[in-house]
Amino acid sequence: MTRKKGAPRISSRLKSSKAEQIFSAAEAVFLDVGYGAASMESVAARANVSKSTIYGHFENKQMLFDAIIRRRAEPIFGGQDVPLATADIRQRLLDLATSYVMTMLSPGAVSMYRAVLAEASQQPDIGQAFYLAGPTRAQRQLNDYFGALAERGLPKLGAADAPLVADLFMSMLAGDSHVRALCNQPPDEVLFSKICAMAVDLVMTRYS
Amino acid sequence: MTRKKGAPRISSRLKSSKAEQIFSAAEAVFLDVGYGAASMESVAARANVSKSTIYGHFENKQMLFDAIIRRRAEPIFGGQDVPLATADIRQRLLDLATSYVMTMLSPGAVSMYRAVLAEASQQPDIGQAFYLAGPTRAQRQLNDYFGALAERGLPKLGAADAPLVADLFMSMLAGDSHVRALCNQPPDEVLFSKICAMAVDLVMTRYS
DNA sequence: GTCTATAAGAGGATAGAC
DNA sequence: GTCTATCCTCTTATAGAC
Repeated sequence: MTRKKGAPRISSRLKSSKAEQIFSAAEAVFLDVGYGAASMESVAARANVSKSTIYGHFENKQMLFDAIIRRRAEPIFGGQDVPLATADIRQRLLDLATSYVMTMLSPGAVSMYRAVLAEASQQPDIGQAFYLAGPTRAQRQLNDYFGALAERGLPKLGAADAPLVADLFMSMLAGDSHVRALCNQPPDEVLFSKICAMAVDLVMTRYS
Repeated sequence: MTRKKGAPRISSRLKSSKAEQIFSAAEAVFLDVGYGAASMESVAARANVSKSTIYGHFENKQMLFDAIIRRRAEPIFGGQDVPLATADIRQRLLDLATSYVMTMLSPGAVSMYRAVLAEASQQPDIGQAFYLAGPTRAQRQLNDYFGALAERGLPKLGAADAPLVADLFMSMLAGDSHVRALCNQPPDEVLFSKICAMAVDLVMTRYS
């Protein structure tokens, strides 16, 4: 990918310190108050930098937001380090489920959802970039696993149905809890484990 | 509830025509571009009214947004007129599922989700008001039905589990399709019916 | 109640010195 | 590359006439 005019000008040897300051400051501000309410002034203040320094690194406000989303979506949604040790399908699914729920309800993920969805109708690209870098990342992981289970592990699960089952499984986990979090409603920690257990139970009962 | 200063001054006999114009204009603007990008100027222009007229009816921009969300959430999410004729549980669940999916993915619902979630961290009240008037409305309906099924219809479904199953059932239906819609990704109409069918199948297999 | 006109200020973006 | 100072537009909100 060639470097476009206005893209971050980062030294090839070491990321500029200022650029790093701007990145993390903008990240905090945008994810905290959202794109609209965030001002370049407040980003500059938080980064201990002048506004024109920001414009030296990023073409404009939209490009800055875009860069932040693309940079942060992957680490937030890709950090699913689930122990693969166990061969017990039920336990494995439960581990995956718990990890996924924790990821989706983490403050960082919730803030990013809010910020991106708000801008999705104005900047169509940002919606797609986020969806591909974020939610689909976890989906692919689970798709692969259910695909494997279709061949060996869950006898009643046809290979053709595997992706759909993976989709429904994940949807059960986030679902209402996710909407509640996005709406700023208090979480119900006890409920999470019940949901995970029941989602696993539904799938296991149907396909094993 | 007593009328607070700045609240809409609506004649007790008939809603003022101007107030109605402002309401529907603001609704269109806010849901189209979101709270931040919407200006009182554009609302006034769309309503064929001056800005000061708006401020005569609503205290400020936030209160106007608040009034619109509360007024619109109910009709958008409460319009679940599902035919109750059939006694066939499977068919009944499929009808409920289809109706729910169509509601959640309708342009009005998607726009409202976007607008509200964007403001949820700034105006905590709006998140709660929306959640109670919108999503929970459909939930209660389904909760009641699953409660009834627990007593008669689905022998393996305990009354204590009914609300949780209702929750998971709905989560499966909206789930990823909803997130995709919010991210402005194109919908997959064929997928919807598959999802509904499989969600019903999962529940029926486990509890009947 | 409604309008025109305007105050008051914030925000994005840039010019020019260093 | 970075800063200070500034431009200009847009926005919320109000004052005062009718």
